[in-house]
Amino acid sequence: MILETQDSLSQVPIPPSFLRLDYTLKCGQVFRWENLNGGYVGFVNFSPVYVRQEVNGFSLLGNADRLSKVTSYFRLDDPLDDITRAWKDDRILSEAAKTFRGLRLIHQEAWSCLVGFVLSIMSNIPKIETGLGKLARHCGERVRFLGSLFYATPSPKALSSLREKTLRSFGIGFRAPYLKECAREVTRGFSLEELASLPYLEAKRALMELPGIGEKVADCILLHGLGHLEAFPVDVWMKRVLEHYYFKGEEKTERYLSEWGRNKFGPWAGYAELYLYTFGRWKLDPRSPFRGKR
DNA sequence: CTCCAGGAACGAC
DNA sequence: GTCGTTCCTGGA
Repeated sequence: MILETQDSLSQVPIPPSFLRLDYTLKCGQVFRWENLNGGYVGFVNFSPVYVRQEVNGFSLLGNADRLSKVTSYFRLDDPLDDITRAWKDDRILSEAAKTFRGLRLIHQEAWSCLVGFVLSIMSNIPKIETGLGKLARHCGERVRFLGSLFYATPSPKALSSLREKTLRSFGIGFRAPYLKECAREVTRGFSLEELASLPYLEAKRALMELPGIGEKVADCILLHGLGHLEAFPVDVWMKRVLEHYYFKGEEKTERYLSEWGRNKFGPWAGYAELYLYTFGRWKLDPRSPFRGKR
């Protein structure tokens, strides 16, 4: 295995609790990292990268300029300690921060993020991963890395030129026309990247013009793909978690809870959402990705 | 076999 | 604005 030739395997010395790859890559914010040789292979800004947790940090293998891009991808410059320390008076968030120490928000590239979350509509992580994998193998850019072939997320142009019938053959069902139309809009000049510099609400309104993108999916793209860290996505599980821990089981609408989260947790609300979602599901949902793994 | 999931769109009120 | 329905598919 190429990994045994350690010559290009960078060691990134960071505190053990600074970044936990398993929590970060498997909690449902990204869907395309594959397990390999004790680590994970995925794409960071269109380049294949291998990362592996080590006792003191993580090791890294990939193209030139990889460290700065990986640092940005895992948001290692965000003051996670300060962010979690601000939750000290919140019993639930304090426990969440302690339980999942090292969990971080990821800053994906916007288009891949959109594709993933459009496919997430009324779906689940394994199914999203399967659909994305089939899609990528069919029309994503093929890259040889570590002696194997890997496929990037298909470009907007590649997706927009597929027939709906072909798209549906990847098992994505009613999401196929959504994806195709989003791809077409982007190839026609709809700029996702420009939304990063707009105010949160304006960027959200613009995203929701696209077919298949409602409030929840928009918030996910804003948070995970466009750097709007005040976004507070509320899906069915987040709704259950918040109602259970903060509202004595009383029913609230998704819109109410999303705004409640933004107001309560401020500019870093997205981190609060990430921790509450991951921790709350681990507590309440038998199908949490981390059931039995802690 | 039946049932239901990590939503959005659309029409009816 | 809010409610009820429908939408593919895979796994329980």
